[in-house]
Amino acid sequence: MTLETTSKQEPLSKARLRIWLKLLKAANGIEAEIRRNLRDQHGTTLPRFDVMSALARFPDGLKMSDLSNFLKVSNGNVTGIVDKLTEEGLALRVAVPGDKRAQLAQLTPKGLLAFEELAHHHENWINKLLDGWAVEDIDAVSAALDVVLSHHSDKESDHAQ
Amino acid sequence: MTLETTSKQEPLSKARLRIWLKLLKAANGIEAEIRRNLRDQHGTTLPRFDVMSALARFPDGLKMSDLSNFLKVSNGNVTGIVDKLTEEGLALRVAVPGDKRAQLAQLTPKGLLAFEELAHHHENWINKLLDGWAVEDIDAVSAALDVVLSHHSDKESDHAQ
DNA sequence: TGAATATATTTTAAGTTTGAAATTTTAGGC
DNA sequence: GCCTAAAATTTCAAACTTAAAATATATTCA
Repeated sequence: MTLETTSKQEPLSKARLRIWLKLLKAANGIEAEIRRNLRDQHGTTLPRFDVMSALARFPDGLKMSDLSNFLKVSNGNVTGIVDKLTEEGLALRVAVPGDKRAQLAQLTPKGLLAFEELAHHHENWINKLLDGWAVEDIDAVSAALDVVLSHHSDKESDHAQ
Repeated sequence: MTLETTSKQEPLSKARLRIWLKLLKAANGIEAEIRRNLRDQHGTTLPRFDVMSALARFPDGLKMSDLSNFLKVSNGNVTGIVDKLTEEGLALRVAVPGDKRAQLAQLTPKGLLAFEELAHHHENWINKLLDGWAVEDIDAVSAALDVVLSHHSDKESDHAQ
């Protein structure tokens, strides 16, 4: 049997509001734990991790604008983060042959190594935080989120910078 | 039948990592839309809305520290937000009889009215964003999130300020 | 060609958020 | 009553984020 937590009298909009607040609470709680772990155990931040993660996914490098688009943050934002990663020898900027305006941001070998170490811990943190979820739970939530995400991606381009 | 999106070979930790990234993407997308709507249609911000929402839920007022605990933001943060709401006549600070250290933050009638207007729109925005979710989806996700949230609330107190 | 427009990025200014220090007040032990 | 510790809040400095302006390069097309 299915446990029905939403009253039949309640308008659907109220149920949707409540599930959104619950979803937000869960996401914020997990994110806060990740930030804490990155700071306390590795002396870094989530924005830095996100940038390194994006660069690791594209070994040939990413243009600064592609990077900010991919991460959905402002252009000026990634400039500062890549600056610092570069200072620390974790990233570098490579000129694009045909275009003097653009630069490709890349991880250095040292940066890639550092990211892989972080990513390994990150996966473990998430694995513990989602301890209670079996494959069935994951599949159910994944299918539900797909509905919301597909619905949402229509409007995506309206708000791109 | 159930559509199984996670491969049987894949370690559970990888599946959990992927569902976390998907969850985060959905939550960030929805939150971005709410921020946009609050800014463009009502000239306000999500932190302000969150503070007003918390104060509306506690008509007798909230101590500043209770407010920051409830919202899981820093102490100094709510000071600034309540300051501005107060300047605009939407909130006020009431002295606590027995304790000269503490103050209760409260919504003014004007503030409550403004919040109820915002809350009405907010519910509609969420209702549209979660358009694809029927009661069954909501119940499934709610049950899954309960597992994660209960697991998580144990550690909550460790990190309270 | 060269003028106008578009693209890629950085710089800048303003606003947020945080954690920690500082301030003020309260409570408890002796 | 006094002294120390705890509690409530604010102030402060640093980091982050954004939107917009500035800079430099590329492309279009008359």
